[in-house]
Amino acid sequence: MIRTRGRPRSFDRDQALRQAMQVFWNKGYEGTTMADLTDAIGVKAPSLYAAFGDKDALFREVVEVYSRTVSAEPLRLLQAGKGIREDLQAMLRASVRMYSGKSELPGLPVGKGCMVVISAINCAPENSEHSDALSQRRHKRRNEIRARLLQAQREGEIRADADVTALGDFYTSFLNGLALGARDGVSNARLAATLKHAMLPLENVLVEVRS
Amino acid sequence: MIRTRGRPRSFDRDQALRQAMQVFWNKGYEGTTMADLTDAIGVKAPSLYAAFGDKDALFREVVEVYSRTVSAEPLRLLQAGKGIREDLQAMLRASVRMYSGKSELPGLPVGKGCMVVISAINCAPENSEHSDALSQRRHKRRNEIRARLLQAQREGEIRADADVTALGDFYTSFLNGLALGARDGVSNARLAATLKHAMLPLENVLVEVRS
DNA sequence: TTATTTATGTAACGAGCATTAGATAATAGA
DNA sequence: TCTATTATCTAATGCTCGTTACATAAATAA
Repeated sequence: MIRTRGRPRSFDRDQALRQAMQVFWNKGYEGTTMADLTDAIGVKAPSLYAAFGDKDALFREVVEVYSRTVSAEPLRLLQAGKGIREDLQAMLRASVRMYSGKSELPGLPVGKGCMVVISAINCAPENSEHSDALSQRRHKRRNEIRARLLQAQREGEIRADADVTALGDFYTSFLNGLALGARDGVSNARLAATLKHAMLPLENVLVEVRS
Repeated sequence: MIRTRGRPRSFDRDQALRQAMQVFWNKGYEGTTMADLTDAIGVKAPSLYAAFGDKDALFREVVEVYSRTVSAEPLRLLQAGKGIREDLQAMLRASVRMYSGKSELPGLPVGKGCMVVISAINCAPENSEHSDALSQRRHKRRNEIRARLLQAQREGEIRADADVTALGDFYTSFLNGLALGARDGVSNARLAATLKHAMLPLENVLVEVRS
């Protein structure tokens, strides 16, 4: 590490990002005040402004970290290549655990539900940048799920006549609903119990299961 | 109508409620300003305060109207008594139409998604009253779905060994996810196409379908 | 008409918010 | 030590928002 000139920063920037993630995750973008952030991080506002820009830029950076860490794990499992049934089930299980606040990645903060789903659903017009950005991330995840199902269809795991777009939309909706349920306080056990039902639509279009 | 003393109100109170519903539905509780409401309704703030109390009381009343009208229609279909398969499918179809902004009830306002799902997910602490109230309404709907499935089980439509609580949680999650998808701009057609997959978990526990 | 009552609009108030001057402190280089 | 540079804190600034005093308008009752 090459030391830079001037007074050194009194806090760890990455840790501050994680603490900010914790706050945004629980209170949402507009529900979070700069005072909440300074309290959580332990420095005064000018230090945050010097390190991150403004509240908008900090949130953008937090969402980026969230996507690369917390949210990437379920996607990784979906694309593990153990077959569509195993992969999808693993992704769903990991999502439920994550939504219920059981951290998969030590050191990262934890919240109820999915930050992309709940932290900026409807914003005032001046903050629509963030609700739009999260909506786009949800679309991205929708497409990733669809792409994985299409791959399975190409590889012959899913019947050729199956409507995989609809199947992907089905799982996307279900997942987002799980995130909201976790936020509403439905227990990990109850959410996990839904998965045995949720797997049926996939199993119904698998080639070998066709009775 | 017995005319009351004093200057008569210059606007229709019920219509103002519906216009307020439109605004809250689209912008959320915190995203809506009193200026938004006065613009939409066409009267100045003091008139709204005289008629409804404050912003909190107006929102509470709007949510009450929403529940009794817009949100009651899918529930009515679920409890129509044409058999669990027909009833559930009708409820899901009506929900998709409603979430996509196709009004079932003429004269009522329309928004994307479900107002109970999206208008107050995460609020600042001083407004947690509303996010809590909507969370409770979601729990109520969760219980209504579960109760309908339990009834079908008692009546012999659903196998006795089926986990209807998990099945109810499954449909609740799926429905809430549909509402979010509609909010994200997924088309009515795409959302409707998911229903053929979503019906499978129920069909799997119906007594006569057991292969 | 006159008095009483209720509604309305203008214009302000006060609180909370994100943001930032300006002074001070802590480091590296000379 | 002295200078340049960067970080930090205090204290303010400007803005938006929900809410309300106050004067005025429009109705009924006498």
